[in-house]
Amino acid sequence: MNKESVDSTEKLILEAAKKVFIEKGMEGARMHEIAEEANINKALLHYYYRTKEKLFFAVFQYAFQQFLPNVEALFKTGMPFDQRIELFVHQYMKLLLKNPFIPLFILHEINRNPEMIANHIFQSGVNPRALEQIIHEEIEQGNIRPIHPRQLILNIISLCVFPIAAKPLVKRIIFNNDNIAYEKFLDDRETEVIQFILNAIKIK
Amino acid sequence: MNKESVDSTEKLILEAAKKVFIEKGMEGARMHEIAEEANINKALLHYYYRTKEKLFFAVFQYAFQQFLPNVEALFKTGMPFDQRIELFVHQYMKLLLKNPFIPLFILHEINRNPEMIANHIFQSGVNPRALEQIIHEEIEQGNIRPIHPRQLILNIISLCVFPIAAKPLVKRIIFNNDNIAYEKFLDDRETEVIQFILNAIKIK
DNA sequence: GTCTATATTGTGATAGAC
DNA sequence: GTCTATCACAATATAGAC
Repeated sequence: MNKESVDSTEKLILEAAKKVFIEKGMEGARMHEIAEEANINKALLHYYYRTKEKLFFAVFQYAFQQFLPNVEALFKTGMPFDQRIELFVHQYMKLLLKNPFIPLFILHEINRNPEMIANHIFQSGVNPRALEQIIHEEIEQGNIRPIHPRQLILNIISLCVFPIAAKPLVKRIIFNNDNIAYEKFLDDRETEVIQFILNAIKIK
Repeated sequence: MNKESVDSTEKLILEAAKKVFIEKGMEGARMHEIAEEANINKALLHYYYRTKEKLFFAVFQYAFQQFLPNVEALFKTGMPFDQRIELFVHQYMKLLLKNPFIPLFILHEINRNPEMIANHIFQSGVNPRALEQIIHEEIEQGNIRPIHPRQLILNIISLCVFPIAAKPLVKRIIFNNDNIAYEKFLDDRETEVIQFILNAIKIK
């Protein structure tokens, strides 16, 4: 009863398209490369998806969901704020590390085609307003230092996303392409980021 | 004696190429668009730069210098560590705000062509090792909390660069495309980022 | 140095046999 | 549904007149 009709040609194409588009972007990707990746004929791409644009859109839809943080952790009531932050950073960094090309892909395409965002945001379930409210309340109750909620949200996202998006640059400049040191760095980073954020907002 | 031969065709082409390449990337840019932007003929692009690749490389060289933070301020001795951080964030965010497309441009191209980095790093004057040493000493002297220097460096860069790179996304998701609120946010951000970092590393 | 015209190649897309 | 062959056009690049 596995719902994912694993070997269907359509699925095969989508998987190949994900790989190529996410790595090279809309303009950088070639239809023939996607066909090769899927081990099928070029014409089949058009049979199933008609145009490059439509195939790209299917990939974008998938990638965007992967990129948007799952904020569920932040709404778990009965949990201290510290732990909610911790859980969020943990979950989001795990997700990003599994899909390291996605952040850059999303940022690049959104820059190219800003209208594409709006269509996706609304169904995404992300609700910045509710998040801001939670942070606002924590400040009111004197649990954390005063900070503009939007700034805090963006700080957290920045600390999680940027190092992944800039991976090759960071690896080269800071680690001189030393893979072992770099992997160790990423392993440590989750804990370090959590500590950094908590230190920044904690009273006392 | 203005050294920049302001109206020379070569310079004109380079300026137009900067604008188009930095906004659209190597694959997204079109030679005819650059020619149009410079108000000259397409053939002239090749006369001066032979290939698209070579013209692109000239632009990349320029952009990379803009993207690399000027760390000079951090080495100004006799200044407390706090103020050095403050000065750096101030200078870097001002630079980024003046060139908002550059971060994404660099990240995208580096991902596409990692070898390009090495050629530029060495002449860039950036010296992560020296930076790490400074941070290490501050920790030794008990001036700031213990943190791995590389993590701190990347945290600072992340907080400065990511919001610029993700501008359209941030503006849409967090600010619902409210331009006034977004501009206000960016104005405030420099101070907020400095406070956030200092709170995170300060003892007590 | 600058232009027009053209060559050349790459790429998305379609026609039509099986 | 899948393939081969081919079209149509866009984009880089060059030739050659002025």
